[in-house]
Amino acid sequence: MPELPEVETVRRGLKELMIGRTIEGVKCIDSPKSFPNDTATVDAFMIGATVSDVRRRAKVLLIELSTDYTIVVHLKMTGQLVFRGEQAFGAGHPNDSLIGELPDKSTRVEVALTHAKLFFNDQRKFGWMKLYPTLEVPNIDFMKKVGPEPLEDAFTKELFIQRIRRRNNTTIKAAILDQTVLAGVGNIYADESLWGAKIHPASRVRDVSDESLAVLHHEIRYVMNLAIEKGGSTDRNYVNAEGKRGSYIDFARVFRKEGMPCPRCETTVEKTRVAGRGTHVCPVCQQEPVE
DNA sequence: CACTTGACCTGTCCGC
DNA sequence: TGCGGACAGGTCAAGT
Repeated sequence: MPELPEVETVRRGLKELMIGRTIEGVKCIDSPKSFPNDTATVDAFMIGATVSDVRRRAKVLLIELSTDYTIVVHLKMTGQLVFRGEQAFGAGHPNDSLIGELPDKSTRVEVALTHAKLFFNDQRKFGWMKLYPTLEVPNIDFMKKVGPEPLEDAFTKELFIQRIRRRNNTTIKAAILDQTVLAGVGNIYADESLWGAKIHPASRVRDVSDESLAVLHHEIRYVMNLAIEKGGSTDRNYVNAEGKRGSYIDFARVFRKEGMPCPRCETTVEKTRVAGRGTHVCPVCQQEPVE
């Protein structure tokens, strides 16, 4: 569900809403899966702590605390972090939020803050949040192996080509979904950027020229920046920190557009399956590889 | 080692 | 209306 632009949107919202607030209590409804820490650790390093920063690496959120502990959150497919407090909503009521009264049946963790609450909701329970010493965060397995941030200046097209060539034998879609090649691309932005670069998702990486990969590098950054500007994509579950929708999906060119005309050539967009994922292509703009 | 597939969960939608 | 099966935006373990 949430890819880099969605997680970044949540990060910006949470940073605005949570910084400086003190954690007063934690209620875990789905322990240990959604929040595996023991009570002693939570009591010692979370209760009474103040939120000092909210950061992001790849699709992971990092809520940094004054105790030098960090709440690490992965939303996976259906996770949501929804803030309710006097700042965002009059008297703490949901108003224009897509989410109704909280907690609800998908609520896994409830964090009480000064005059506010943060709800970790997750319908499918794939997501998790976990407390780590801040210094240990870089040593988490995922953090050690995850690839470069695509929106940073250091992510040059040369670096992208060099890293993606390590996956020369697989399909280009599987390669850009691989978080060790680059961070943050998921199913939506994979399809959108491959359409932008006119590359068929089932093409083998080895059959894609460096010139095409350079275009793809540009498209990945373009699509992700645009999606952040639009507040992410709300297709089913995703909402931002205030429980509101993102609008990138209204600007999507192929994702969830099967049966609609390709915005470039008017050919009907098709849905297939590549790398085990639902995949949207324009059969004319994106020529199917000949095997 | 590189690559693919299934598992983790719950909910929804579609066809019979 | 009920029921079974496929599918849903991510990642990891286990399989080939």
